[in-house]
Amino acid sequence: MPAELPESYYLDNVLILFRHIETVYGDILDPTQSRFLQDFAGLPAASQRLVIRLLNRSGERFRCGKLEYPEIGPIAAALPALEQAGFIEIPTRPALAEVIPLFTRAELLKHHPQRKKLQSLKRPALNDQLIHDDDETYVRQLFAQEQFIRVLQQETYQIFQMMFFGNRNQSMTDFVLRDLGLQQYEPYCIDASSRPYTSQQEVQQHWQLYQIQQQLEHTEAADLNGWLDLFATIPQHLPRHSPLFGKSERLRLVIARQIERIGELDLALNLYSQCRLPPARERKARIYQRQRRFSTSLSICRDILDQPLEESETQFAIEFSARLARRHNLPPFPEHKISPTKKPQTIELTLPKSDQVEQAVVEHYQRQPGTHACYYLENSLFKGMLGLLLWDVIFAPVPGAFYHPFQYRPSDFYDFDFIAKRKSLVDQVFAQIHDIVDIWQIVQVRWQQKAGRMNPLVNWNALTLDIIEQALQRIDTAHWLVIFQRMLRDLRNHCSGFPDVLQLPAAGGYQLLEVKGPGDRLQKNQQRWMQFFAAHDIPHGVVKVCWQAEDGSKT
DNA sequence: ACCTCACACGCAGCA
DNA sequence: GCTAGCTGGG
DNA sequence: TGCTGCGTGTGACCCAGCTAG
Ligand SMILES: [Mn+2]
Ligand SMILES: [Mn+2]
Repeated sequence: MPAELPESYYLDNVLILFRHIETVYGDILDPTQSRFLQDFAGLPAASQRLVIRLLNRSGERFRCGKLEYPEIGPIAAALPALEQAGFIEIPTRPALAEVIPLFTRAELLKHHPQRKKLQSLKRPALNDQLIHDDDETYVRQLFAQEQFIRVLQQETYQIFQMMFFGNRNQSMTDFVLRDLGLQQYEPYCIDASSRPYTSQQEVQQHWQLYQIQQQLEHTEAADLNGWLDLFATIPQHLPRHSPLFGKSERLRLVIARQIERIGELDLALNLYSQCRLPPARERKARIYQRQRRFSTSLSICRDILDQPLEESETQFAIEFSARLARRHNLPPFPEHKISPTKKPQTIELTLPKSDQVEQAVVEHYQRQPGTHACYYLENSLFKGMLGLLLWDVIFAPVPGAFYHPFQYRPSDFYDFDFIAKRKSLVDQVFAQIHDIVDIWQIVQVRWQQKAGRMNPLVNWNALTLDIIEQALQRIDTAHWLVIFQRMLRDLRNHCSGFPDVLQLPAAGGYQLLEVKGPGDRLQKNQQRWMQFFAAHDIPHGVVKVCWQAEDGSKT
């Protein structure tokens, strides 16, 4: 039941955002930014509204006659102040290429002398043709009665939003979604002094990283120099644990990977050496193998095993080095002579074809008299339970964690030291938990208090209190706790890969089952959970599904 | 939804 | 006329 | 042949209206 918004909603929101920028960033605004805010404040209301309407849209050029906003009234009256203050430009004769796309096909063809001939062209070709022709009398006729405007300051407006949100993925829409009640945020405390950027340089660097990210998408796969040029523009020497560093590393890895695909292996090795984060070392080991430099490849694996950054790195180094040694008759690492990967127990089911293989398996078990209940939960169960238990830890007012009201998680949630920073709070929660009833007490209350509010671990649509209650009745306290501990060791990498299905046999107990359709296999993170379950006597297995042959036809 | 990210699927390359 | 895809809007 | 890696597709608020084809 969405709430109604006041007519002035978009201006209200922008004023909140601008005010926030002024208070939080007063010391680091550049002249363009300061002037924007100052000039905007001096505009009449209708002009403020219009320019925000325009800035919130995607293009920069508009036909005035096509603009209609009842809350603004006559557009023409709002324009002079905007032109005066440098928020719009009113070109006397706009470039054809810029404005032809603003017309519909019908409008373009209506008065064209050769409309019959142009009729067959597709829209992009029609644009090109008309721009190329640049027919004086046609254009004059087309532009008669038309006034064009170009909105300026788009970039500054976008930068303000980035400065407010700390990213470019959120926007003014987030205000609306919240106010409509479509998104509920936890009302955490925002430390008045905390902000995502501490200098104009950081702002510019983050902006630049987004620009590079965009350019990556427009770079031809085989354009070696294009990729290398972009790599060279990525800011270096960013602080090791800043968000900007992470983004810069990801861009470097993407480019290095592309160079690898192109086949410039030595170049790729060089680029990977400039990356600190996984999977840089894994990629290097693979490249050395391709180059048949087996001992170098093995020594990279050695490095990884000595100082792994993630469990996935360790898993890679163990399996890859063992394979390499076996295939090429080299001495394996002594500590990994015996392959530690035990395969989980697998059962096969032949089921009638359905859309979703997981759903088919759930329905199969639900039909079995030996099954009490069966749910397709994947990551939602354990993530959700942990998120509910640690609610107050996640939203604790740690300095710098929250800087605007639209965060569904603290800014440092995936940092390696997230838990360490909140250790005493985490310990307090787990100190209260001795058995299932303790978990139920906390979770059940939390569910009532917080239902629907966003939390990085809780997917409200996938769970019900009833499912949670049943899961708690079946899964041992020790199992819950040991799974939570593993998740907390690495929130980024250990909160996925859970088995698809929770099956509750009528006889008691439970099973975590990963469903595999034909041609699907356990992923790496799923394997790691299975190994972990085996080590901790947590009942688990794989269900391999074959589709039943359809009656009559089909293979 | 912040640093998109889960997951399944299907093809190709390799001992 | 119909519809898929996009944009704008709350 | 079986194993493995790699690349890709598909979700992500929801609706109305316009446009191209
Ligand atoms: Mn799954
Ligand atoms: Mn599965």
